[in-house]
Amino acid sequence: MMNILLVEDDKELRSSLTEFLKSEGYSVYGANGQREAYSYISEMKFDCILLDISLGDGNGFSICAHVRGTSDVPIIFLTASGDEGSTVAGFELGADDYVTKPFRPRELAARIKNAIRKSKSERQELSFGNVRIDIAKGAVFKANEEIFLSALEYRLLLLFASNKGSLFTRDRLIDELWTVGGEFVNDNTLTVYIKRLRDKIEDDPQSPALIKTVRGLGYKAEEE
Amino acid sequence: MMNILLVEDDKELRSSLTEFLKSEGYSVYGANGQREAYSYISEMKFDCILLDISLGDGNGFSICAHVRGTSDVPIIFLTASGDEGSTVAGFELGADDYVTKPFRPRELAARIKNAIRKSKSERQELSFGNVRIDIAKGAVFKANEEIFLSALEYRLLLLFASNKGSLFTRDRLIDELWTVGGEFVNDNTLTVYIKRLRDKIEDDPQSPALIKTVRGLGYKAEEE
DNA sequence: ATTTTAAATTACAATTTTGTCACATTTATT
DNA sequence: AATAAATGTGACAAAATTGTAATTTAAAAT
Repeated sequence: MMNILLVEDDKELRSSLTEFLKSEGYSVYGANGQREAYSYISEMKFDCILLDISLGDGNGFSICAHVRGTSDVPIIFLTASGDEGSTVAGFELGADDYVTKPFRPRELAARIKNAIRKSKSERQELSFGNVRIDIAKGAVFKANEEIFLSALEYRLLLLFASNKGSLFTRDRLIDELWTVGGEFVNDNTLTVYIKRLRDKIEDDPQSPALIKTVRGLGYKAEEE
Repeated sequence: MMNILLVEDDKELRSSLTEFLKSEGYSVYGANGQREAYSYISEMKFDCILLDISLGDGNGFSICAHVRGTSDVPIIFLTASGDEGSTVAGFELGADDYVTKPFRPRELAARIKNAIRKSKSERQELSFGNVRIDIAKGAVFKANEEIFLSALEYRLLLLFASNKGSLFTRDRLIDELWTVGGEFVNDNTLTVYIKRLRDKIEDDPQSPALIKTVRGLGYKAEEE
């Protein structure tokens, strides 16, 4: 059950929106201003916050800034029609989206759904063939079995997996992985690490499908 | 210089939007339909793509799905006013945002700016005191000097740094780091790893400021 | 076909990581 | 103050990582 905080001082709008969002399956908590909003925020966690910009006490911007100090919860501004400048300002403060009054409830619902989906999906994962990298945990899985990479193998893999399709020269790779204070490693070291990584992630390390050799130039992460 | 691809079959709207976006400082490439869009997409990289949903040939959805196969470039849909259902469908396909015609150019500009900002800022970094974690590279810096953590130390650090303020029980931590197939490690192993991590990341490991002990319960990552 | 060059492979020593133990220190309780 | 419980520390062996060298294989150029 998703919790939504609706901060809106127009009582009429607040109750009609609450009704509508409840019918969409959300738990909706209505606050008529900054004071009430803060007391809700300190009490519980929300999955999305809807902020009217102009409120009786305080304003949406300061609430937004306050919330952003401690949380990444999606924030959607409800702006009055004429108020174009504030949209930019809202984004600067870390808002995720905004809708302009008067808006169609269905549109608001779509934006809420999208904002929540995005915030939840920020569970950082990269995929690379049948290899999956959970970068938020630093763990790597091949065909859903965890495989254990050394620190350098992991960094090499991240480099390829987050730049699928690009060619990396050997120099570039050595730079990224080894060059710390202008010290150099044996040129073959990279070759050996490529092999070690291939042995762990490729289905058939003899004929690599993920990390391709581009003779004379370097290596390339294959696009799926 | 940011490149924007505008896919819109209404010639009038296409050219006026192009003018406006150029005045906002973007390089704008106009495509009148799917065919032209694909030829642009195969040729160059864009920072943002604006898609009209209904086109002469093909439609915005299929372009969106096609692009999402290979890229995370922000996509904004331009939808006709009556067409509410498609907004939800668009988000499902991985769109980042949409605007409803007729829209104000300033609003579109704000949304473009926001979408690009977000996509660029997905340069994953976490900070934790004066420790900075570049999770896209798997590298850790303390006071801007790179420090080298072992695989387990890195995972332990990620766990704390991405859950600042939460308390982790010892059991929970052991679960997250060691439990693979129901095998257990010595209870003290965690304690030792906490020490090893503290030795590397804390300014004064004897009185830790980042990873606090909560006696009897576990450990807690301090909020800044 | 031969030569040259780039890359892959194997093997090895030095170093680091890893898990555990024994013991020390700190904190809470009696 | 004495005791018990929880956490911290230093040291150790086994295992893994790391960088290099020597050798083999594969691709390109002559």
